[in-house]
Amino acid sequence: MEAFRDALPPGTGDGLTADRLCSIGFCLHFAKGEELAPDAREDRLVYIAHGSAKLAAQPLADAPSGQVLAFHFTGDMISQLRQSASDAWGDFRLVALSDCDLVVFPAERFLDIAQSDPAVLRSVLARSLQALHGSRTRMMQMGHKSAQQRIADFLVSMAERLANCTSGACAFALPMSRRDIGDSLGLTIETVSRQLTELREAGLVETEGRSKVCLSDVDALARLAGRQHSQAGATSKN
Amino acid sequence: MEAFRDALPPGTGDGLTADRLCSIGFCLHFAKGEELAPDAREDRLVYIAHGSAKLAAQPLADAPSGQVLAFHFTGDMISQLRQSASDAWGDFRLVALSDCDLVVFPAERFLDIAQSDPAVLRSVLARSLQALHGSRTRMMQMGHKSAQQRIADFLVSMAERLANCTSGACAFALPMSRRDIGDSLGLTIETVSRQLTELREAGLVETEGRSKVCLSDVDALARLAGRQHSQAGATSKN
DNA sequence: CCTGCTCATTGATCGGGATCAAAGACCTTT
DNA sequence: AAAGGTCTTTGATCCCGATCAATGAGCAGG
Repeated sequence: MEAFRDALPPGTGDGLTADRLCSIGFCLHFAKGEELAPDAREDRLVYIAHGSAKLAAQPLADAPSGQVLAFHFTGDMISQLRQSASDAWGDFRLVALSDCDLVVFPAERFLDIAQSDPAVLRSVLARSLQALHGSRTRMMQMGHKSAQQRIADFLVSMAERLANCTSGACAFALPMSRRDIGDSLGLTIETVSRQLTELREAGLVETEGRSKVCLSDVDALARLAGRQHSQAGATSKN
Repeated sequence: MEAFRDALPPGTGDGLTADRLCSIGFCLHFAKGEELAPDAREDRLVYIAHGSAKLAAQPLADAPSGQVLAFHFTGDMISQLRQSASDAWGDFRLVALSDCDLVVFPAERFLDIAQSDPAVLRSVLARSLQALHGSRTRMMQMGHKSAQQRIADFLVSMAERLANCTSGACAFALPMSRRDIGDSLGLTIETVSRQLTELREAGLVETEGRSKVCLSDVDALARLAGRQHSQAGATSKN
């Protein structure tokens, strides 16, 4: 909960708004594998205080595995819309990939309170616009990228989010299974495995055990992924 | 501009907020093919008062055609983020598919004003969350759907947006080219054409000229697309 | 430590969609 | 109305990734 407080935009009132928001959020601990199904009646906002989770569609009868929409990590704020009867795809569950500490807010009440503090509301809006932009970007990429490009992109993205690394070399552990990776990229586990092998043979990736990976050259992977690096060192701003 | 006013949530203040918003928006008319590039410094909100447009990525040197992220029609509100130097994919241009009347707002000032009227801000937020949800849903579908399923889904979606038709039969004109359709679905124009031919042979689609289509059974197409219709007539609510 | 199980890797084959190539349909210009 | 060009359709072939099948590696419990 304290972690959530810290995530709010600096200078949020005198902390009063933060207090009120905290009062309607409830903390939950999820063990690996446990999941948070959407509420039937109300949208939710979920803050990940600690841990990693996947946002996945309900595995359906005809689908061998539930599609994974996105991975989320410590510090992320996720909006989970209530399930709509008219939209069978709407049942997006949040599944813990590792032990998780979550703060769950009813969206309506959260926004009611946030309205009194425009900075918070704008912050939420900015996050969602950013998420939309990111989602569209990913969609576009998914549209016409090869399996290898997708895997490379995935690794670069994970390096950035899990190891805060956007260049050079880095090592980290992937909290998700090969199946999850495949489901998020529209690939089979066999293809994921094969592409990782190819990248290993190309000297770009080392693997150890099931989850640990070591990227020797993030920039090369980014190039491979088709992320055209117009300029390095463009952490400039925003 | 009047059209934009009507799109605001009912009971927006006494119209004062609407007046202020209108005062910072400027109306533009775009002829077919003309495009609105993102501003370098500021995010924009664009309202389509009339016409149809595509949101597309800048065609790059190595890409034969610019990927299409989404189509937008009369009444849609689009957020166009400023181009970020660190994100080469950020250059999303809004291209008119037919003659368009647009209302363009600088996002910052729009939100400054909207802050004074929480209902407007929440309306914008709700729109963007909905768009995010939709984008994610589409991404998931793109992940593992066949060419035929994508085309069927596209047609159903267009029937809903262009002809306001979610069931039964309907006819309308597609404002975009085969190339645009392919680019938005991650398919080539040849595949788009072939799948349309197959649907025609299956008796689900009639075509006339380059743009007119006639869907004889939207429900059948929706089923084909893999949109599992748990129940018909679920326009229920929300 | 060994057993049992799940998850990951590797191999062989098949098929859907991309690509290359050409002909035909539609709209614009003269 | 004819000409020209673009957009679309159709055809033939190839290749990437899915699928089917089996082996091998990591982790929990005895």
